[in-house]
Amino acid sequence: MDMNNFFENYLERDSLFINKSLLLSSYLPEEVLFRGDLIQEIANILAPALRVEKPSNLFVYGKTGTGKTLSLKYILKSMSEIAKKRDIPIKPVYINCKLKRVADTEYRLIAQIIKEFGKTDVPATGLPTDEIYNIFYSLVDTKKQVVLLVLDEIDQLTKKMGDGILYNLTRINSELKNAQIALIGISNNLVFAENLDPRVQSSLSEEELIFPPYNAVQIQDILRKRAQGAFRPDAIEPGVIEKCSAYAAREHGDARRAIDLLRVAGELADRENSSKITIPHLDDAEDKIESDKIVGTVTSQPKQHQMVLYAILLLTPSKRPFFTGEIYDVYAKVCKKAHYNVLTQRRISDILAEFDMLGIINAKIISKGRYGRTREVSLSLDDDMKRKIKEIIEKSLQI
DNA sequence: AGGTATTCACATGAAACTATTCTCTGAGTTAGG
DNA sequence: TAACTCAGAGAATAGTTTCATGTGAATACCTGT
Repeated sequence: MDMNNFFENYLERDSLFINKSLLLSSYLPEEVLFRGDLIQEIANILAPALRVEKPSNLFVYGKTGTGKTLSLKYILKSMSEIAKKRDIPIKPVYINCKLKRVADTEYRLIAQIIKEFGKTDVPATGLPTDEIYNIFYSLVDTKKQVVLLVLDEIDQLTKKMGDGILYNLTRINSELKNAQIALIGISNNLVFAENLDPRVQSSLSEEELIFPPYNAVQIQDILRKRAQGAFRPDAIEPGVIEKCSAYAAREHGDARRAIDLLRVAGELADRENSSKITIPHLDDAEDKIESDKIVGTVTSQPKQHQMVLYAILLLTPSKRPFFTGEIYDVYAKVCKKAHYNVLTQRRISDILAEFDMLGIINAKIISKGRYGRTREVSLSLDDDMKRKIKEIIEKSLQI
């Protein structure tokens, strides 16, 4: 009944935010701080495109949140503006290879590029792969032009399939008569190129750049600049920005995390009607981000994976670490009881490895000598979190 | 005692299988002329 | 006769199974002292 009041209040009280979009990861700033040199270098490498010559292929490394994507997008944007003004036939294409069910296979990657060229009716499946290549060729090769193909998170592409895709991509140019394609790969795995086919390696990374992490001071400046536009003046208590950037600098200078942290802290402060963002808000925000991340990954897991996790949760109060075999036994028992089909131990082994990758569990392979070799699994969550996850799984599997 | 050889309990890899989704094709069907 | 329907063939893809091979070190076994 005081719902109305609530909404009245909600509208009346002013938010700490003026423009939250500045703190979202989709935001592209006017100016990329501390990346001037690198941007200049990339610009040098890509500039020939403006004269409709094929630039060198480029490979960009750097950890998450070091501004790789941002810088590339920034450059592509200004290049396409100039190109539009002077009518230069350049086509920048940005594709994130990580996106599930969008561009994480060869077929879908090409299909996605074709979509970028404006042909939207590409079937999601059903065509042979070379057919889709043919569509692509006929679409691109209609006129003389330079395609700047940016492949973000390119390592995801090779992880699933081999490096054959990349080989095909580097080979495309020889199939084209008029158009030229420059490949720009972005990867946050610094050793990515090392286990690649040498032919691919040499042709893909004609040029290489490494994005170093930001240091704490730089992150502070970045935060301050974003915060300036995003929040009302004086919405942030002194020390908050400093602490926020210290958090991020501790984690290899991830600017994106710092910005997320600040935004969530702002949201929390807003929700409890506080007039300022304080350091406790920041701490809460860190917890919230962490817990949201875990809850998110757990809920998005397939049923069988959840079942395995459930088995681990059942085991966890008993003793410290447990082994694959024990987990499998419990898993099989629970599955049978809930009338799910029981997967092989081979599969469970892979699922456990996946969980390890996701950071949901800690697993390491140990040898118990005479008593075999196995994964030693432990769960690094506090009891609260465990309970929460257990409930989530029970609900989603209806156990 | 010191040195090998075994052995366990899985890990890891490769290939094949299953099920689902989607296109394309051509045969058969239908409705209108 | 043109338009429509529908089954079947072929692809891509995700998830899984089957089969095969690999593996680190605690034990068992041996050997010479």
